[in-house]
Amino acid sequence: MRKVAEVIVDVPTMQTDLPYTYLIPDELEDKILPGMRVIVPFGKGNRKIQGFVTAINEILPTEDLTALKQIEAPMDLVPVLSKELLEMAEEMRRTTLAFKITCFQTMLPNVMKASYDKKLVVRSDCPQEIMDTVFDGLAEMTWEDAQTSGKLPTIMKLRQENLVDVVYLVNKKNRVKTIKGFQSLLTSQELMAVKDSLKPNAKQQHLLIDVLLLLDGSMISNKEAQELYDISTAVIKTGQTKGWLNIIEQEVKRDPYANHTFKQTFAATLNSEQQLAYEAITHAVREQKSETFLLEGITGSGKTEVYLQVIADVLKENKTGIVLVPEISLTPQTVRRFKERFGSEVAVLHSALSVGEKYDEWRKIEHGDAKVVVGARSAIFAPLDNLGVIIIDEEHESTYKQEENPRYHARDLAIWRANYHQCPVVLGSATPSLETRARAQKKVYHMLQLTERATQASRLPKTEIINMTEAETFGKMQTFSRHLLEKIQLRLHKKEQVVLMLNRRGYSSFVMCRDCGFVVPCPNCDISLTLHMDSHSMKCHYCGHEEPIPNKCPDCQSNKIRYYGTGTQKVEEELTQLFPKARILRMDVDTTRKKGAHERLLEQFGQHEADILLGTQMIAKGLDFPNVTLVGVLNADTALNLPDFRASERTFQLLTQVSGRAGRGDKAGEVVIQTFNPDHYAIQLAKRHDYEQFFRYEMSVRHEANYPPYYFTAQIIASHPEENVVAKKMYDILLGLKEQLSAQAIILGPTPKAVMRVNNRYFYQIVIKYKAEPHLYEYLRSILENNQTEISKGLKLSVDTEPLNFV
DNA sequence: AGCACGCCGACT
DNA sequence: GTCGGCGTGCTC
Repeated sequence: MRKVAEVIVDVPTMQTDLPYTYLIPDELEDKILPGMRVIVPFGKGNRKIQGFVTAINEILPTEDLTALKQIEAPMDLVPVLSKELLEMAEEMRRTTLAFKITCFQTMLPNVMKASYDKKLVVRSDCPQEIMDTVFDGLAEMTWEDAQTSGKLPTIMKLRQENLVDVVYLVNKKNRVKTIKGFQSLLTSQELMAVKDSLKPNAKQQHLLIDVLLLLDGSMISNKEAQELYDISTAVIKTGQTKGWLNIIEQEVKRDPYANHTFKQTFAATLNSEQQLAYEAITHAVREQKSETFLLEGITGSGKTEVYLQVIADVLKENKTGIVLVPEISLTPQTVRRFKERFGSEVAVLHSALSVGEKYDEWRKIEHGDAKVVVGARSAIFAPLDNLGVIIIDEEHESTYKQEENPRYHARDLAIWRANYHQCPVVLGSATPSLETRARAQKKVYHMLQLTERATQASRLPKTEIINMTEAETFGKMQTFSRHLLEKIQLRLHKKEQVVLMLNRRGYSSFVMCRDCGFVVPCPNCDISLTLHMDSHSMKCHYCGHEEPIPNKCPDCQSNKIRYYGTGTQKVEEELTQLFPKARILRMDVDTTRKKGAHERLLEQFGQHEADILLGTQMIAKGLDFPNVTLVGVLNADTALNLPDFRASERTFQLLTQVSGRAGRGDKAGEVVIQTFNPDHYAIQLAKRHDYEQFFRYEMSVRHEANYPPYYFTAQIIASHPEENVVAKKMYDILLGLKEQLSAQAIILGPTPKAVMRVNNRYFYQIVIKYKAEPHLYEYLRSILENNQTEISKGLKLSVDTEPLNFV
């Protein structure tokens, strides 16, 4: 009875997206387990690649084993994927149509992804002269060196004569960080004796003995010995060979919060609504019910305190918990709230961590050293056992859906995991997504509401809408209404702070000729180039193309070429002119690109080192500054006009969120919204902070137009360098879909994407709206499978089930 | 992905 | 006549 392993190999293609069977060598028989990574030979050249073991089977002696290859070696001592995560990967593959290997890699820290190398090794029967001329007398050469030196063709010929071997290497990147240190092996008396026997000129050795005596048997790191006593590694080695000391290597875990101290906080008293929510959730924890809760609570209603107390309960039950937070609000303030309550039991998974730090946090969780995981989207894969609760804060945020393969939604996987562990999920938001809220309405989810502001600042800010079609404006592009300017002036005078938001989505500054109307286009994409003042260039936001700013119109040679539109840099300039004395902080993708820059800017603003914080959407999230008494939205409606049925929902959520930034302290807050659509319901209802009414109205709009949550959606996107090729392919796909889907399904398209040409490729899309199509996912998979030949010839085809972006 | 096999153009 | 171009097909 021999054992075989089912292995998913690291070859991300449709054709290889299936388990391959490998023989387990006798000596590894009980060492290979499901969930481990292994090195396997693959393909005709038997190149070595990484694979994941998904199952172990026994095989009858009568079965033919000759067709099977053997596992080369394990890459892990213990499985890196639990049975649960192996099953979850299958769910991900089914629902996102991604390759299984891509799902596995997404679930693990990046360092677990193998990198590959090749080298050329001289065989023993290779004549010496060849070794000398080609290999410079050495036994081997890296593939890279062979390529750069131009010797590769010669060597490949030698390979055909069987004089040289190609050896494939799989590199493990997940190295554990260690520190080297040493410890005395001798007693004090023995050390003294050694010291006496040393020659007086062996100064370093005398020093070493002195240090060993000083340490009195305890360990010191090499680094410390070097810094404190000036002891070199050379003399430590001497000490080792002479048998005085023992060199030890100790594993260290990188702790990204090592420099922070957290003082413990304790549970605050809950108000009656919070108490109700807390009891409902903890009841589900104790009863092991996999219920989904919607915790709907306005800004400042104390959702986080409910989370904290639920987690405290979960820990008391000896269970674990996951808290998902949007990447952008995973700030030190957020982390602190959890660390202060639960100390070292909290692990943080954050994209700003280095790959090594992420790996260490992962191991800490995997070893059971952390019981609570706070993190962004991918923290849903945290290797926790015995889950007691999963919390998703700001549930409506679109960052919970990954925009590349596998296009998973963390909310869906949270519900899947909760079902596996029989524990509750808590979805928290002030402005829940329509999907979630509708499910709560239908009692699929359990609704919990927090309507009171828990903190003393109880008033909602006063909100005004400025109709920009009539308002008296300032700035070249009518950026500021007189009304808003006066209010800013007042705050500056009172030494209070202002937050200004520029809604950049679907909008940016471009260069246009005043004489002929020429706009500088991207040579690769159907879009105009965006002006970047910092680099003094024009850039394409789709393909990255960059060129200098023209000083003459390239079309009519006129020098009346000016910029239009409102970028943050542009507004900043205008602000400096209007308020020369004000200190302005700009926060956008350009100023926050560097690691930690985001936090630094917020820190500065919090210390009142600036009067005005000017930024894009990113300033709307979670920042909490008591001295901010005015929030201005410069252009509320740019996202409103996008051809996306979620445009109103996003605008409402954004305005509600940014309004919540005003008046967090004891001073009253005010919000000014500038818009060209003052009567739009999303803007009017955001002004009144009326989520209820917005929900009802928007539901009727969605019902009318057959959109989610009344329908499910799927999107097929295809692209090709030649427009007629994509268009024809998409019409083929359309025909197949029509045949396959029920009469209830609605198919939109194929239509060219809003920006049809990107990077010299033409993009088309089909959107399917449906109520119940039990075989849709299988059919979509078959579309991908049946177009393999075209895909290898330059067609790109992708499917997004339940897409969030339609533009 | 990456390697081998296989069928057509410009060279010793 | 061959060397090598990269199209096509397969990988336990």
